Amino acid sequence: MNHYDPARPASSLDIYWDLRKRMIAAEFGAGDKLKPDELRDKYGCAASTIREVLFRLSCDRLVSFQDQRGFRMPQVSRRSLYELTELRSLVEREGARLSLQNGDLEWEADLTAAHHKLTHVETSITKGAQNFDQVLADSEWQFHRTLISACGSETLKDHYRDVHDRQRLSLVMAAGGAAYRDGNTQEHRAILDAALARDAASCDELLDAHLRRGLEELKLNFT
Amino acid sequence: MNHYDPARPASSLDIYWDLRKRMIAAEFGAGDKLKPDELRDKYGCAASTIREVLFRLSCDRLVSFQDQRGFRMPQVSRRSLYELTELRSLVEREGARLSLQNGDLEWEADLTAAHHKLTHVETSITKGAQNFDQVLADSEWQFHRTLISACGSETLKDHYRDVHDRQRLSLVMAAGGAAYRDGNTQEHRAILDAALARDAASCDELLDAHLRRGLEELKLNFT
DNA sequence: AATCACGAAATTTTCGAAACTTTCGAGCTT
DNA sequence: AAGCTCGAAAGTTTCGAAAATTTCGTGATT
Repeated sequence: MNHYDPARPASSLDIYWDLRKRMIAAEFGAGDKLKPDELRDKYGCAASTIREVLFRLSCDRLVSFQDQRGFRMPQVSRRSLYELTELRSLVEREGARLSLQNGDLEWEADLTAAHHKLTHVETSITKGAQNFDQVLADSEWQFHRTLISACGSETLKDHYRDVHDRQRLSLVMAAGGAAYRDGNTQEHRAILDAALARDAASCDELLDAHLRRGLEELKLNFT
Repeated sequence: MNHYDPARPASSLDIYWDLRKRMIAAEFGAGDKLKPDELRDKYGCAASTIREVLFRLSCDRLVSFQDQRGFRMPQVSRRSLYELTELRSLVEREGARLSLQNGDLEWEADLTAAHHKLTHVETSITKGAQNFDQVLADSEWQFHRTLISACGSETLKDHYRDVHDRQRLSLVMAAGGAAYRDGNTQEHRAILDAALARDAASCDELLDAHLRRGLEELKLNFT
C-alpha cells in the first residue's frame, strides 16, 4: 500500500507527519537504520529533503542521530522505557493537578466526551474488533490530553505532547504494535471520576498506577 | 571579535555549538530574524548548512521555526518565562528528590565541589569583577546539574538539560544579559545544606523559591 | 589464525543553483 | 485617504551532484 501519492510532490512537512505516523505505528523496528536514499523513493523527493525531515524527528527524540553515521530508530531498553514512563507520569500528574484546580464546566464536558469515545473504542476491541490500534491510540491520547488541558500552561501542554509521544513510541516499539490491556477501561473510569470530583490526591495516585501498569503488564520482548 | 576562524571550514556541529553559545549569551534579541544568508558569511559555509543547524536549534526550542517564513529567536513573554520556570522547577525538584534518596558519598563530594566553585564566582562578582556572565552561568549550571545527577535516570537528566537551557535562554533574553542576583549565594548555601542533610521537604521548597525569585526580582523589560 | 593495511563501495555531509513563496511598495481605483 | 493589484525584491525550500567520511571485503604480515 502506498503511503504517498507521487503525482503531487510532497512538502517536507507532509513527509514529516507521514513518517511520524508510521513510526508511532511501529512500522520500523528499534535500531533500524533510516537511509535518506531509500526513503527518497517512497516520497519522490531528494535525499536531502528526507535528511531534513529526519533531523526534525531526531530533535523530537523520535529518531536518533549520530554525526557521520546517519539516523536510526532509537534503541529501546526496559530501563529507558521505565524512565520515560516516570517522566510522563511526572508531567501528566502535574498537568492534571492544575487542571483539577482550574478546570471549568467546559473542561468537564470535554473530558467526559473524550472518556465516552475512549470507552466506546475499548468496548469494540473487547468485543473482538480488529485493526483498531490507530483509533485506540488516538482516543487514548485525546483523553489524557484533555485531562491536562485546563492546566493553564501552554508550555506544559506542548511539553506533555513531546514526552507522551516519546513514551508511546517506546512502548509501541517494545511491544511491536498493539498496546491494549484489559484493566484500562476501569482505570480510565476511575481517573475520570476522581477528576470530576476534584479529588487531586486520588487522581494523582490513579494516574501513576495506570501508567505504570501499562508498562508492567506488557510482554516485553527485549532485555 | 571573530567567533570562528574562516581558515578551517566549520562542520555543522561546530556551528551548532557556537550559535548555541552565542544565543545563551544573549547575542540575539527576542524575535530577531535569523537569516541563513547572513550567518553564512560569518562561518564561511553554504546557507543550507546554516539552515540545517537552525533546524537542530529549533528542535531544542532555542529557535522558533515557521514553514515558509524561516527562523527567529523565540518571542519571550512574562507568561512564557513564568511557565518555563515552573516546568524547570518541576523537573529539577523531582531530580533532586531522587538524588537525595540515592546519592552516595561521591555525589556529596561532587555537589560540595560544585557549590564551592559557584560561591567563589559569586563572591568575585560581588567584589566587582566584570564579564563573568559566562563563568557564572556555567558554575550555576554545574551546581544545579550535580544536584540532580544522582537521580538514577539518564532520561530525566537529559530532559533537565533541555528544559534548563530553554529557561536560561528565556531569562537571558528577557534580562538582556547578566542574571546575577544578591540573594543567590545564600539560597545556594541553604539548598546545599538541605541536600546534604537529606531533608527532601526543605530542599523541594528552597529550590522552588530559588527559581521563582530569580524570575521575580528580574527587571523585566517586556510585557 | 589473528591482525593490519589498503582500497572500493556505500553512506553522509556540504554545496550552490533553480524553483517556489512571501513581503513590500508603487501606482491604480473607489 | 483607504484599499487593491501587480510585480520586483527578498527570503525560503528543494534539488542533485561533488566532497568527505565511514564501512566492508581482500589480501599481506605476524
